[in-house]
Amino acid sequence: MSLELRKHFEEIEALTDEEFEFIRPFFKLRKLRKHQFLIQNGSEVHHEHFVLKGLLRAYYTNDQGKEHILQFAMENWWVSDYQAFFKHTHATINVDCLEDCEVLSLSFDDRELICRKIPSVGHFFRIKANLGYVALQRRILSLLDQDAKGRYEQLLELYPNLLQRVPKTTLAAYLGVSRETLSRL
Amino acid sequence: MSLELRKHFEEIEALTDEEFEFIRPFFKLRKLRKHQFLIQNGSEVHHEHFVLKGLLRAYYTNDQGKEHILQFAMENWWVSDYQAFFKHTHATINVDCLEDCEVLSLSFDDRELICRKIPSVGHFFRIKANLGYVALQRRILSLLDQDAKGRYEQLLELYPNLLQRVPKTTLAAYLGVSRETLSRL
DNA sequence: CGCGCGATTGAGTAATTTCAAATCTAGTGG
DNA sequence: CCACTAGATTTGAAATTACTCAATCGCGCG
Repeated sequence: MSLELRKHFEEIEALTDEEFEFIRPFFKLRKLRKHQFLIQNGSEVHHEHFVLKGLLRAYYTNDQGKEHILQFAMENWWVSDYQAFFKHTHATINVDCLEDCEVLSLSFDDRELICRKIPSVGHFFRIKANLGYVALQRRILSLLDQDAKGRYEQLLELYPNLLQRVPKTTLAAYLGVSRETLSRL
Repeated sequence: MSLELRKHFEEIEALTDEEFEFIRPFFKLRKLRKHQFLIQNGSEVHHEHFVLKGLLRAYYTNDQGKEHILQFAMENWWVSDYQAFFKHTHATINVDCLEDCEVLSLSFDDRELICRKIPSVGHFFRIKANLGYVALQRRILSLLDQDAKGRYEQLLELYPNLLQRVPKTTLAAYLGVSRETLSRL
């Protein structure tokens, strides 16, 4: 069960057995059922979560009740309300399960602890954040440069399996188009 | 001249004099004139740049010649083609000066070196990347949730001084609206 | 004065949204 | 096996938003 986590870390930076044994206990397994909330708007956010199994969405709901998906999170992805997590504020988004899920939850304090204690882990999270940053830049460019069709095609190219796992309505909420427009391709 | 840099680091994490003296020489001062390129599409990107003075833009130009601004960079901001910088690929965007500029340039290898050598610096860049990530998430939400007017107002609220420093045409290229639409407020 | 750049304005067009209705599909219980 | 239902998808038509193209205006500066 920890194998996936270790493999994930070591895609960036190798860890010794001792290092991994040290950090492993800070991750707490949580199992959630489809439709269950991992983070709810207004709550305090002390954890981020590594997805072992399943699929989640992090989404913002505006005044008119319209939902915008900030990110999906499938196996080997991380998810949280990162604004609230890093800035110690209350959640402004929801995170819930689109499928039954298993996640490994890591608290902010434990994260800082292991980053400072084990340089390789600090390195991992630094690189990970850098890669996340460029991924978001790509999405911004997609939103600025592409129309609905272009964005849809880019999404399918990037995550072909998403289409099999979520209804198109949900993809529309990620792309920033109405479900009707998406339906007309 | 290095005072700004040190102050910038220490907004996140304190450094000893020895630590700062160690990292300082890795930053090379570069002065650029308005309209000059810091990074050009197609080139290799070995550096990121800390802005001491001036204002730059990082922008993508699509097939039809339309420009989309990925980020502005004013005093105390960092700028590069981060996709190319982190992934060691060729630049896909341009970075040029909207005003005469002074930047401190740091190479990727030196960055990694000082991050590994001085944990506080690694910590700084990790936190910085995290904050950058949530800033981009906010921009994505803005693009998904707000119309042209809403995005313009949010931008003015966030960076009131930008309006004094760049023509509205340039703001339009950041917001993803035509200059005519922006002109109609 | 006249040039050049940026801002504005108008009119027509294209893309997308909204609202509404119809259709399809998978899962459930009889 | 079939009927029923909830969710998802599609389709239509009108309304809205923003874009494009074009012309005009305003201002600072050589």
